[in-house]
Amino acid sequence: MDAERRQRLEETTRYQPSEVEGPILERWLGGGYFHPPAAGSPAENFSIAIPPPNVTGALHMGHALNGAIQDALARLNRMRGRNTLWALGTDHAGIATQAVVERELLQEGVSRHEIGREAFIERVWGWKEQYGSRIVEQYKRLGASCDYERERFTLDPDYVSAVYRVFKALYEKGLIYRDNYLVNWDPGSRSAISDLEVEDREVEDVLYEIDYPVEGSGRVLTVATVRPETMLADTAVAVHPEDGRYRDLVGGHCVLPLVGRRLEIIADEHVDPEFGTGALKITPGHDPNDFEIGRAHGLEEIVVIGEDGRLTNEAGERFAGLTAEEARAAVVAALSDEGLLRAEQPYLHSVPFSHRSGERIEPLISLQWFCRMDELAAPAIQAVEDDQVRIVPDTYKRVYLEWMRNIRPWCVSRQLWWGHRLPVWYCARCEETYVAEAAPERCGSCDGELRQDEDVLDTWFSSALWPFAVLGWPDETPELAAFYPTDVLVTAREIIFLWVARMVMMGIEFTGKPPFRDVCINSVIQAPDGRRMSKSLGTGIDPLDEIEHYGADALRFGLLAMSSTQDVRYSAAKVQQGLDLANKLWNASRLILLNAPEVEPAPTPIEVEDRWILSRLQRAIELVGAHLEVYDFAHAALDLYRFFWSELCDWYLEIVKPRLNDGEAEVGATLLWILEQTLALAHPTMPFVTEEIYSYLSAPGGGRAEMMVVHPFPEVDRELVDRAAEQEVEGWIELTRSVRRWRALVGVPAGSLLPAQVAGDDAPPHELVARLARLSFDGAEGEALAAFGPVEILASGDVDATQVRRRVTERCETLRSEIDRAQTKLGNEGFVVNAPGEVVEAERAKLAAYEAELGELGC
RNA sequence: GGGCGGUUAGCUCAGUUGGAAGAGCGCCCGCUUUACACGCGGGAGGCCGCCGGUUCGAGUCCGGCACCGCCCA
Repeated sequence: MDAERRQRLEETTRYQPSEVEGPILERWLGGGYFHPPAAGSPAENFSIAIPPPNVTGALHMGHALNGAIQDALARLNRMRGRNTLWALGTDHAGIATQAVVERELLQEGVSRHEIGREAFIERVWGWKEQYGSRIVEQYKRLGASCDYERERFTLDPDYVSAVYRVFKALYEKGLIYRDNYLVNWDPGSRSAISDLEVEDREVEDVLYEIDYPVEGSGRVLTVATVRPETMLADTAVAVHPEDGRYRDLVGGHCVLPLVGRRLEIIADEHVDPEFGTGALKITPGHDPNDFEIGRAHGLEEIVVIGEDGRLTNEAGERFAGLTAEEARAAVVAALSDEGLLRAEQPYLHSVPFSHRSGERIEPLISLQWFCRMDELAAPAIQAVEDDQVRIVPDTYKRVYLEWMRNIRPWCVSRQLWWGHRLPVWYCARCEETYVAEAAPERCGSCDGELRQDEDVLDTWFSSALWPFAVLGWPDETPELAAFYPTDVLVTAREIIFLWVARMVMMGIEFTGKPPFRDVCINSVIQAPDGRRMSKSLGTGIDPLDEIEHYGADALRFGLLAMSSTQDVRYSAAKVQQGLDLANKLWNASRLILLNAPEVEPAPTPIEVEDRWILSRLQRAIELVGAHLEVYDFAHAALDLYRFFWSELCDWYLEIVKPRLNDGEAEVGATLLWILEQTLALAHPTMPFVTEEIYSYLSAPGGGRAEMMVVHPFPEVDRELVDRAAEQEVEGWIELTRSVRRWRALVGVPAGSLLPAQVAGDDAPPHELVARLARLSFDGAEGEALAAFGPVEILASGDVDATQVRRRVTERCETLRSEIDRAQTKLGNEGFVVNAPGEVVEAERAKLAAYEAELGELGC
């Protein structure tokens, strides 16, 4: 270490993350450590494909935890010598990105339709070039060791060809088809959306009862509905087949009020006789359940609400052009005039809303492209059932399987401009449809002009290809050969269906292999008060603010420490704990680096305390490694914290300070080695501070890793495990703590040196105990005030005899109650007979110890 | 309506196969003990949601109930 750096180390008594993190990041990036060669096999390499963040997005706490986890895994495996790729990229996020740019245009007073598709797309690309790298830069701030040189975007030309290849293949297999179908129409984004993008909300509506006159009789059928305006598209009335009230009417007809259409009265088991009047108006064109019933009975599908949310000409002159809401009022008024409105009452029910635009979904029939999923799902179900793909925690395995077994066709077309435009061309002259990876010139049948479908694919369609398309598929790239399938996918549970399931299906379909071995579902981080963290609620906490405040390591440590198999509330205290830990690492390192002689780090035990700490380190290495391997990050973080803070700092460093100050070479070598091992152990969770400290660990000999990022991760050395040393030193610690506790209880100043003696012929305690417990064995003799094993404390000016007596009395009471408890337990024949021998033995040992102590105290 | 998860110290959470209740923060007492006050030493604080069952023994297993949250329909 040169003089300048030594001085910096001496002067910096507080670790300053903000000064350290930037330069270290530069060194990592400059060294190319995150950019592995595309060599080796997937079995020996390690790879993760990042859940691609939305290109319009900004880093939020979910990303931060998700990133901290993936980075811990990537760094762990990189340090274990595996060729490691953490593949990075962003998602074009159709609706979100288009919305951002449309908002910009709106401020300029133009609409996308005014500037046209081509100009609009150009505009979005311009936006992407300018702002699209924001979130990637934010991942860097977190210390994420992604391969930034292989960054991908889901609209890169290569990626687009992968998407087209898949679309065409599925089309040719008959899995992708075009159909008129009832879809979730989102009036906000003016597009169909998939079932998964819909959320149900409770809404207070009005339930209307309407009389439908039955043809050829004086009777009426009263139906109940919350959407009277859709009656204009009714094509039947349904009752339950078992419903005695209506059995005679089934097969007959009623007359649709206001319209005059004849409606067949049908019987269907889906009708709930308990609901309303037991008669249900059937509107296949505008209700999902009615649509199903309509298809089952071959009913006509009439559409009266258009894509603009207004009533169409089909609704009749009176209503055409009205919004659905206006039409409702008009229909209700008209029915009322005709005396057909039987009743209206408030009604609370759940209604679908668009997850994207927040607007109420308008179910309507339209011509869309669909992907049939059942065939693709079968092997994906198998893969998870057989644990070829393991989902952690495994409670989500059932969730995945349940959904997959009931999978429905997926509406993949979206009425947007930004995205993968469907590789579908229609002939303007004949009926021919072409699906191709590249635009065909003219119609092959009639030589007519071709026109490409206007729609784009659901963003999740391209995301489903991510783990292999990110590596260059369908080309047989070296990356694909080296890193596919990936090892683990880390993500949030909310996209198990939207994304994970579809990746498994597509991965198996197109590469023959599931795209990852493990799926690790990470916690959802909630606001501290338990609400959802969201910008609109004002409950969001910006991870970048936290990084400014506490440092990236602290945030990472805190997030990992709070993570769990369930949702957790964000705890700034845990992040502070991370900063405290970073600072403690820094200061312990200062102690060691500034005081140890310049020696080669190596475990060089000469005293029992050396063997103790080396043994404890092995235990920590074992625990941290094992917990990381099973994705238990909270315990891995705590294992490290405990070893470093509660054992290394609290005891070992205090114990060896005199030896360190004496310049002992052996303890210096041991300390330097333990420091290096500890830094390596902490590196996957706290990369910056460990890298910074490592830069001060200058080596006289060569052969050391140039940076911590590629330092070997510690492995357990069985030779260094020493149970006997552990027991001995833990005995000292126990004794020391007893004396300290006693001092505090009887009011003896912590710093005062107390005269003590050893009882009878017992061996004196280790000299270290005297120092740690501040006892003086200088030969004085006298009456013992208290005894801890063989150590007796003598009366002195510092000790208040009354306090001691009080303390002794209290202790005796505790002991008697414990003895009582133990005796009762041992007196229970059931316990002695049934409990394992070692448990009974332990109980007897406790009893004996209590009795002995009570005897010594003599009360 | 169906399913899943939760209920443990003031707060946020751990508690492995059933064998004397844990951590961090907060709180209280005492410390400039020259690595660190982002620190050191000590301490208080828990009918482990409620009821019942199995067991020699239940925070842990089984049944029921209450409340909270999430997913699916």
